[in-house]
Order: sequence, then C-alpha cells, then structure tokens
Amino acid sequence: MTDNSPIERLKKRPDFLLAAAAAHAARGAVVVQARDREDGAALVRVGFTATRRIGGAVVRNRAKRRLREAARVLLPLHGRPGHDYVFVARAGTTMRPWARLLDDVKSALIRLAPT
RNA sequence: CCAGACGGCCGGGCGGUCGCGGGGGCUUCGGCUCUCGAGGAAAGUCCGGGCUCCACGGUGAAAAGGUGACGGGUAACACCCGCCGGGGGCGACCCCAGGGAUAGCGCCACAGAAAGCAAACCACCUCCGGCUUGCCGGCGGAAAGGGUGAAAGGGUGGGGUAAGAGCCCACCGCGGACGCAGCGAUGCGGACGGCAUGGCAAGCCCCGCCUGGAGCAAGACCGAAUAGGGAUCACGCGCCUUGGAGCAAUCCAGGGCGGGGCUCACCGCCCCAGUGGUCCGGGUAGGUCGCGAGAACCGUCCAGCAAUGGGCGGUCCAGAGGAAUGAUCGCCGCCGCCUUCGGGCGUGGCACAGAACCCGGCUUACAGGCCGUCUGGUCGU
RNA sequence: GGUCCCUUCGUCUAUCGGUUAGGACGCUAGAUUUUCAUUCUAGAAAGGGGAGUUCGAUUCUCCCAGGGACUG
Repeated sequence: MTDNSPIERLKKRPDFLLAAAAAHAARGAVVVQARDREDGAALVRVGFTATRRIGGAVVRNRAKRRLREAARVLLPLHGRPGHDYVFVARAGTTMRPWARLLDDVKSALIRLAPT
C-alpha cells in the first residue's frame, strides 16, 4: 500500500465540497473524507477543517495542527494515490491522547482504502 | 504579624529528535546549511490618528452625530497627568457625562387639600349670630401643628401674639457688592439682603468645542482560457430607395442595410442568424505590490510634582494568505493527592488566549507569582 | 477581516419613565357532548447579565454575553 506519491494541500472551497459529498469515516475524535479524483494523476491532496462549533481560534488552530501532523505521518503509509482527503476536527481532537489520535486516523484511512 | 490601599512586572525554564512559515548563502537542482518566527491583552471593535480611494472653488452656516469644571501633555482623543468641586471610607485611597433649570417647552405616577403658583383638608384664633353652654353656622386672621410623598416655599432656640408668621433677635444655612490668594476652575473674608430661586437637560432644548464619506475585501500594476464589445480589411452577396438615360427589357450613379413569427403598417415582444485575419479597450481566474526602520525598542543624562518632552549611544525585532509555533522525550520549577518521609502518582495537572495594514488609548478575560510605596490594628523596644 | 442589527411568557409579538408588563398560538383544569373535535370559563407562565442617571428603568446611557444579517 506504500507509495511515493507527492502530497499537496487542498485550498479551494469547491474541492472541499466535493470531498464532503464522497465517502467518509468517523473514528473517535476525527472524521476523514476521501474522494477519488479519477483524473489519472498520482497526486494526493489533503485539507483540514475545523468549524466554530469546537471552540475559538486557539482550539481550532491546535486541532488543525495535530491533524496535519497525523496526516504527515500516516498518509504516505495508508493514503491512496489520486485521492483527495479532508480531515474534519471534532470536539475532542485537541484533548485526545496523541497515540489514540493516530489510531483514529489510521483506522479511518484503512477503512476508506478500497480493498 | 494580621487586615487593607495603590503602582509596576512576570506569566514556566533548559536541552535532545522529527516537522512548519519568512529571509540569506551554497547547490551536482535531489537537496544542504545559517538565521528569525505571536500577546499583555494579538480579543471586543468602543474612541483617536497614519495610509489609500471617492467627493469637493474658499469660508461660514444648516442638518446629523459626538463631547462638556479648570490648567497642562499629545499627531489626536471620549485618553493620560496635575488641580478644583461633590460623594464614600477611621485611614491609605476610591468614585463622579462635573456647562446652562430667570431663553423657552415638557414631565413630576400613586398618595395627598395642594406638585409649581401660592394655595388651605383636618386642626388653631378674634369677632358676630344661634341655642341644647360647648357645640353649630358665618365674616375674617394665620400658616406654627397633623397626615401624604422622593420632594410641601429655610432650620433650631427665644421674644412676640387672640392665634400666629424673618414679624423681631441669636446661631447655622442661602444669595451676595467688594477685598485678598491663585494662570484658572475655585477658596477665604464679607458690608448688605431678609428668605426670594423645588427637581429632571444619560426629556426636547440653549451655549461652547469637534467631525466630508468609506475603508487594506482600501487601492495600484501585470493579466490567461472562454464568452462578449469596438474599429478595420478581405470574401460572400442580395434587398429597399432616390435621380438620370431608354418605348421597354435593362443600364449608370448615390444612399441605406439581416431574416422569420405574432393577420397588414408603426411600435413592442419572441425565435434564429455569416466566414476568416489584424488591432484596440474593459475585465474574470490567477499573480505581484500595498506589507513593516518607526509617534519603534533598550540604556543613560537633562527639564518637569507628574503625564510627557528633549539630547547622546546602541539594536533591527513575525509578515501568512484554507493562513506558519506542532508532536514527542529527559531534567528542573509550581500545584493537588498519597506517603513507609526516601519518594510516588497526576485521562494534556500549570491561566486567559493566536498577529492578518500599522500605531496611541479604553474596555473585557486571566491559574499562579514577584517587587515597591503607603494606611489601620496588634505585639515588643 | 470589515460593516450593521436584534435580545420581553414554551413560540410569535405589543409598550409616551409610574399597570397586577397586554394579545395570539400552545399548555393545565373545569363546563358543554354518549365520546372526540369545536365552543365557553378560569389559571400558570416573561424583561439576557452588570453598573449608572432618576424619587422610580422593560423603556434613557455605558460595559459585557448570546444570536443573526450583509460583504469576495
């Protein structure tokens, strides 16, 4: 499952909306959405979202930083080329122990990978 | 030592390992390396400025909004300092939108006789009349007592009187010519007046002063692809109309321009509609700038009670754009619990909270801690 | 990021600084009806929080909190 596909950040709102309409997996403190772009490129793109519901700017920024770090560690191992991933922070993202957060992300990525 | 008042400051530290944003250097273009990288409130967006665009002949006025003792500070302020007045506290000290109520209008519920202009409900008193001999009625006097209220037209005491009343007197309060001190707000004294002038302007309003509008998503530059606009050239053409020649078919010259449908015309609406080239302008996505060497910070000296200002020396200190500080490990500090006093444990134990053009303020949030000055007690000398 | 607006019974909404804070829908109880619906009667139920002005504040002023709208 390992590959060396380049990873880019997702920045456009339409891309987020498309990913939200695709498959998603909720695991503990995180929701992961994944969409196959079907354009033939091996590029993997990833975006992060934290809404106002989970707290103020400090909480939202910290949640996105932890998710970004988790994605940096796990996406090269469990990501599928040609997909867009969106990580959505939930209320417990900032308080989850680091090992448990990694488990959540890993489990969600494996669930979303086609067999 | 206890309790308290005010002012200032910190707000975890050190070191590894992976990572992130900006800048510099090297590069065999894979990368390597050096360096910098959130706050006192970055927050709320409540004020004041810089900056940019728009509007505008100058000034003034009006409208609307803001502001309000006095003196100073400042680029400016509603901020700050000093001082005055009022209120609170034993005190250190704290709080106050703190101009004008004889410029005018308005309001003062309930209660009460009466709520703003001097009036009189009960009660008081002289006189007159009546009789049932202490009551009733009446002309007057007077405003001290009762009761209502947030507030009732000076207060207390004495004299005085039929009863009373600044009617008179003393003290207090009030107004106050004038004098003294002060830059001033104001303070002190006060002849005299003889009680007159209730409150609300964060009700309208009057007076003085201030303000053009918008905001970096301001604004400037570059600028695809696609669609569309304008100019021009070539091709492709016909149709309508005017004039002339001619018996006529037709020819020549000029002008204008698409076609279809809604029964015709005008108008209106709807549908469909040329090809290619060159040039121009607007402008979207996107990119670049605006964007950090300044009302800057540190040290020191001088002026000033202070806010603050000035001189000298030194430093360069974040610049993103779905938005950079995170993850993890060790030691120490603080806190809580347990303890066999060695120590151990703690789901993240350690606050409030994350720059987005930049400054000066205000306000609000904040675990824990440090320093200084002062006040009131208590103990000792 | 910027510019604005609004908070009153469970919900929607009235109020010249002085009331017991009014109305509608909903809720509860009773009556009418064989029962239900309808109708009638009665009742409970509210000023986002904190200061200030005032004799007195839902109303006026200030500061917070919460909610909402517009803007590429």
